[in-house]
Amino acid sequence: MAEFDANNNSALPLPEKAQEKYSLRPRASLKREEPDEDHEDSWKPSTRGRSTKRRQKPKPLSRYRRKTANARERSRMREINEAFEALRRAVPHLAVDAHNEKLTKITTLRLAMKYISALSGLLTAAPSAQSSSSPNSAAEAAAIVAATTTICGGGISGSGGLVGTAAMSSSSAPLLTTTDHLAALGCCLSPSTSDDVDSLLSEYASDLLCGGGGGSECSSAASTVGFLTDHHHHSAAFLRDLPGAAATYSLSPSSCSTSATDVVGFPSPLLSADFPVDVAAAFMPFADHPLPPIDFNGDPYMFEDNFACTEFS
DNA sequence: TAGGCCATCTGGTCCT
DNA sequence: AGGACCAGATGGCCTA
Repeated sequence: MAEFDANNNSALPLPEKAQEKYSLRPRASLKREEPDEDHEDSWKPSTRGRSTKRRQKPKPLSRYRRKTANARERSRMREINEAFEALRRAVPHLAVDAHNEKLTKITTLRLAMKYISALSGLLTAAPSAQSSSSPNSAAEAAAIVAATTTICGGGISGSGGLVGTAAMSSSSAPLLTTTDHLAALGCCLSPSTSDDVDSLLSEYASDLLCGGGGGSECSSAASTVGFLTDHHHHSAAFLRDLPGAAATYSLSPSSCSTSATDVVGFPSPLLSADFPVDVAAAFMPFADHPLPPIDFNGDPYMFEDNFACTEFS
């Protein structure tokens, strides 16, 4: 079994020829050199592909064709990167975290997988619950996407960021449980929670939403709570007041407006403070499962409540 | 300084 | 023949 280093390259000592071939060299020398005898000898058919029999060595590309091939490759990679950029925007996430980093490609792909998985899970779990209240799966999925997008900041750009809130405030908006909401939201978060408050909130969410059980939805909810706590101490207030209050006080869609930053506590510029969100409308679909009040025995995080919408209290 | 991430160059293979 | 796709190699940049 061959050994590989961190870059997935063979860690075994290279034969003399290979060392010559793979030795470090300045980028400038990467330009095509005239074929020589060594190159001729070292050429072997690739193991990739179907044919294993020896083929004739392909003729090296001319300088012109090499240049055009490189240009095409750059263009191809640019398209791929644009697609990644689109995917970053499509997948709800904290676009700007504490370190001002953007999602890496691999992180983007993983988040997309989680997000799709969470939404698929909701769609497969939802039919029985929604059969009486009529909304279809697509509407529900759209509402989840919209809510998550709104909350997480995806799709917000300048003046046109109110993705989905209009749909959710309509009378036909599907009802989603708080668990649904948190599960969908949690899929876009990547918590690195380790402190006591995070653990506490995660456990709380797990117990509260899932009765202490396991499951991906449960962990997503716990992740959400943990992440929110990790990044903003208003999260406890958010958890306590928003979904619960929406149910308890039967808010009308137009009863409260504030900035998303005030509500969820996500740091600017993730959600612009100038970006208006109809809070009640956004959370009306999640109002059917009220959360009980949270008691953290005086935990200071719990009561740092700058929640701006007084109609809730 | 090591390791992660990325862009770019390059050659091999497949397809039209 | 030429383009698309792919993977290996390499070096630059950045962060822990």
